[in-house]
Amino acid sequence: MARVRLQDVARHAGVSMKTVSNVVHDFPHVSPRMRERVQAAIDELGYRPNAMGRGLATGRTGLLALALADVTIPYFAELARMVSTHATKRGYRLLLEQTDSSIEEERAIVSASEAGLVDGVIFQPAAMSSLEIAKHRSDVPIVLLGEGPAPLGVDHVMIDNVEAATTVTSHIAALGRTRIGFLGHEQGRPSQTSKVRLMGYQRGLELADLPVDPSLLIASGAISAQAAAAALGAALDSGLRIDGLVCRDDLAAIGALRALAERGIAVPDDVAVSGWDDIAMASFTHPTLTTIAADTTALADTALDLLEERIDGFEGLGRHLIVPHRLVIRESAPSAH
Amino acid sequence: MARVRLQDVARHAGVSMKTVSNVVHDFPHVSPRMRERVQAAIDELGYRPNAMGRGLATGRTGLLALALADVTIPYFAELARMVSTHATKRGYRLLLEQTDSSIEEERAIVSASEAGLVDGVIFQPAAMSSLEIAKHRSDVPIVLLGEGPAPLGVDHVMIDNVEAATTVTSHIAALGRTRIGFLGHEQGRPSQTSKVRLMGYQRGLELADLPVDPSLLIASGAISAQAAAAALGAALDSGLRIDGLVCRDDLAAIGALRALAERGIAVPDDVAVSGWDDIAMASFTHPTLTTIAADTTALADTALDLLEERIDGFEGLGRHLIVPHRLVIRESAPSAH
DNA sequence: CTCTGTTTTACCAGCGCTGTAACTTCACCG
DNA sequence: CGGTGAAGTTACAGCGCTGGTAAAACAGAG
Repeated sequence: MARVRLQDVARHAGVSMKTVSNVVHDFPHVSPRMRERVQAAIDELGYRPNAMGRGLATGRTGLLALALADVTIPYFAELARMVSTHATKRGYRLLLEQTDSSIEEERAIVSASEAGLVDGVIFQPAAMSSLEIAKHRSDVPIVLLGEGPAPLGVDHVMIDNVEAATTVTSHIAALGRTRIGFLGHEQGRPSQTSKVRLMGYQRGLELADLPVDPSLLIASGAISAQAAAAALGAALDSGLRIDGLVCRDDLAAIGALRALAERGIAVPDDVAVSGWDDIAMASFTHPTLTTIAADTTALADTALDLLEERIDGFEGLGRHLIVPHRLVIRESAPSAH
Repeated sequence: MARVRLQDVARHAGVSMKTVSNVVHDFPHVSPRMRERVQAAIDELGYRPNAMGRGLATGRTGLLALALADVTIPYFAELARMVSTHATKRGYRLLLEQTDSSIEEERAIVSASEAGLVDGVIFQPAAMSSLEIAKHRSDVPIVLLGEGPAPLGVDHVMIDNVEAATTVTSHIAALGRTRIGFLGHEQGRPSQTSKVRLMGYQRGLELADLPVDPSLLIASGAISAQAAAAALGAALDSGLRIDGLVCRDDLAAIGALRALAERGIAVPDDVAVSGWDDIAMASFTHPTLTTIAADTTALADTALDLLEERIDGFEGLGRHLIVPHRLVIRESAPSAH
């Protein structure tokens, strides 16, 4: 089955290439009769426009890259789904790039070694500082997702992490808990995400007149239930006493539930636990998870809005947008009364 | 920052475009002095090769499409991660296409309306019959994943689902369970995946001299823990009695654990439960899940092997390959003695 | 039946890159 | 010291498509 070119269709229909192109793109000023004739030729020959050719000619590919750490992290999977769905709706297709939070991979994303492949990039950085992002960035339109303070020149969409963390910490404090831990930030240099959530946690404690005790901060080796369970387990076994626990994310919370259950500690009676992200599984843990839910639909949609404007030539300063979030109250940290 | 073209670099270095191209691609027969001079020009101008131009000229894009139902289904996320990682290792980048198991979307995948964008497609069909796939297929190299009998002309990689289902069913039967249910196949027309797993389930029952009782088959409205929990819950509430449960996938199993726990039914003492896929969460349910683990590394790698051969021009009949799987025994259905 | 104004179609020049083939240069050998 | 082949470099013709613009066709008015 030989490749059919626009040329072939044009010859077969006895018209010019441009006319065929016009028919393919539903351009105006094509008489119905002509359209019909050309369409017949297209169908007969099984013509499929070649994306590369079009891409070269128009300077656009209809491709967007989504760069994130790891799709198997449920929140990122849900984000990918959202972005993919919305991108498709807007006529774009999605290239998936996983960085594994490695700084080299992230640099590669930002300073795209190949031009012209994607029209734009949506990037959730984990390792790179905003300063470095600003420095390395190429001329491909880019929108940043996540919690870090984005560089001034770059668009950025996020939820208000500090406020959300404050809310959830206050919620647990309202249950009368006084020794509220934080679980799941990275060992060593915490990511920006962890930092802002820790800030909100601290603020929540202060609002409740609770002391901020560094010994209640439990770092985790990785973003996984396993690592979080191990970290919390070790802390508990070496004497940590808590009655509330704010987790960096739902995976950490799930790990926490496991570690607590294994030690016969009741949730929420002995320890109230909260997660973050409201992944699908959060409704199916035992007990179910109280968590922060970002409006990922708004997140994806907003990011695409900004990106499309950039693609369409907008050159202004970076826009920094906040999308809504809400506290989802479930069994692991129920309402106060 | 104006776009820098190969032409510009060539002029700047005082050489021909082709020489620059040779340097960019590390072609032999370029003198070190020349290489150095050209490289200097490249760095100085900040040249980035244009993927579209190259694509048009070579007929390749270095892009692969991965088409699956939904990345938020953990197994698919893990598959996507594997395929992405291995594809990257081979110099390809991955386009993510979600079909939501819709037959229209799947048709669109198979009969690619645009040519030249991707060099090949890895496709896990959920709705299309193999016959239809064979009929619709375009001339883009394609490799099928999953359980259905693939069309003869198309490459296909899978695990032996029937055997795996037999194994897990036998495992539960070996615990002395006699009323072993199956949970999680689609209502109405079951997918090919469900069909083959049901076949193995049935065969496992027969091997254990257990009757095959259609009332033990519990269909689910969707592939989610939620739907599975609802389905099993309803069945239990209307009198279903089981002491073993083979689930179509880990999500269904997780839903089952929830439904059983809510009714005070102990796992594995009252009901032994098995999942399928060994998603990360399977180690963190309560109790942890006995499950079937496909060798996804082998799956991804094999699929890419086949696809690359097709891309490189292989035209033979479809190869149908089996990759290993194993039974992972955890708390929800422990070993027999 | 001619002229003007509008709709419809055709032509041309690239978009940025690479493959082929031809050309130049150079080292080496008889 | 010319001849020979290998190494290094260049010129050129597209890959398939679209945008701008020129040309043709057509309709309506005089």
